[in-house]
Amino acid sequence: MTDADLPAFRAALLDWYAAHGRDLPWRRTRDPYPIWVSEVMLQQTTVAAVVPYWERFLEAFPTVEALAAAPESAVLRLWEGLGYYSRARNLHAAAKAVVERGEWPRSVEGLRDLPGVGRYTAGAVASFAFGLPAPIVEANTLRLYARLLAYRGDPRSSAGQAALWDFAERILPPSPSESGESGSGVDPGLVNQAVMELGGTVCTVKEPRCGECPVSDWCGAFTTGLQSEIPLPKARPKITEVTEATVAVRRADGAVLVRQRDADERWAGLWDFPRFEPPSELTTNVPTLDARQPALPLGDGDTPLLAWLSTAVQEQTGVRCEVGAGLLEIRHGVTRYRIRLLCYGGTRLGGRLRSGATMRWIQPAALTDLPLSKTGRQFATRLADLSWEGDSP
DNA sequence: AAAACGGGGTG
DNA sequence: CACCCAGTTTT
Repeated sequence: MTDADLPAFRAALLDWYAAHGRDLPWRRTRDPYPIWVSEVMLQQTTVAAVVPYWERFLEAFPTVEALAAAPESAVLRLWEGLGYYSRARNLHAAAKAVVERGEWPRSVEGLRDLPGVGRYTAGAVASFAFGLPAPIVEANTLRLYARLLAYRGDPRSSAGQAALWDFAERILPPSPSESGESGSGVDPGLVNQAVMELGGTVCTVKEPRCGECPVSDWCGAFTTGLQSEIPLPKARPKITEVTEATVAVRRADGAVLVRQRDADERWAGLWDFPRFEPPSELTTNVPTLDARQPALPLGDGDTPLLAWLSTAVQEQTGVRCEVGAGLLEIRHGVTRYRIRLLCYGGTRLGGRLRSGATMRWIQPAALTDLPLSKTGRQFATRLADLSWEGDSP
């Protein structure tokens, strides 16, 4: 596509978008705050998954000031289930930075200085909220641009990224300041929304609907019949299998022991039951723990693991306990992991909570208010229905 | 350049 | 189950 083609290309794109663009909630505003929240939530996350989270989040934190003033734990609780939790921590930190600063950065460079805002998100907020001619490349546009350019190399490589970002910049309408005159009158944010929408709904990964594409005339892949060869697929990571064990240690009053994950751990800031990855020789012979009531009577397969867990709980928390009931087994596939999580019940024997770590005894019903991981939430939810040896009446 | 990120939707 | 998702940060 030559520069001479660009006005017609943009016109066809925008006509199509006006007729076929989805009415997504964050497209109804030019306020940087809700737009920024949506962009961070949408990082590596589908639109369908984000919509309900975005609605709840904006209701709880209607302004950047409200978000900045919130406890991190409340932010994480609203993020629970969305994954990639560093996004929530960065969002919270960035909100504080914006409030401290007194105003939003109004440039790509300024936006990129915010934690969790990279090249794409900065361009998105700059163009959608501020109407700046900032290019964007993300999953949808990577695919669209690679096909338009008939880019045969790896679009995720340095060279590929350079080519795509260059193209992303080239298709934007000239701004008034750049052209020195009145400008094109076309909103760069609208062009960016349109290319993403086209990539997301027409220029799809499998079986792109080129017959419905408003810009197929300018598409190198379509012209040469290479739609299914371009772009090259992303390398698939190898799946890692892991078996872990977690313990709900219960006190006489029914409260269970939880700890907040440290800043340098996975799930930083989230809460969790004491959780471990025991040596594999201790878990390979553990029979399946279906959720059952009463708790599974434990056999030879579990015994060495139970002793190990008892020691591990004491080392991690300071609490002495007897681990004595197989309660539940959770199988969970996430990103590149396939996890078998063995859930046990334990009874407190004595000991004090170690100082220096954030830990609490909490009634199972109150776990609703704490941010937990997916599997932590599953265990917590089932806990109300489970009872085991050592129960107080 | 590669790995981590521990979640969900879709066919 | 395989593959992908409006990426960013750390190693």
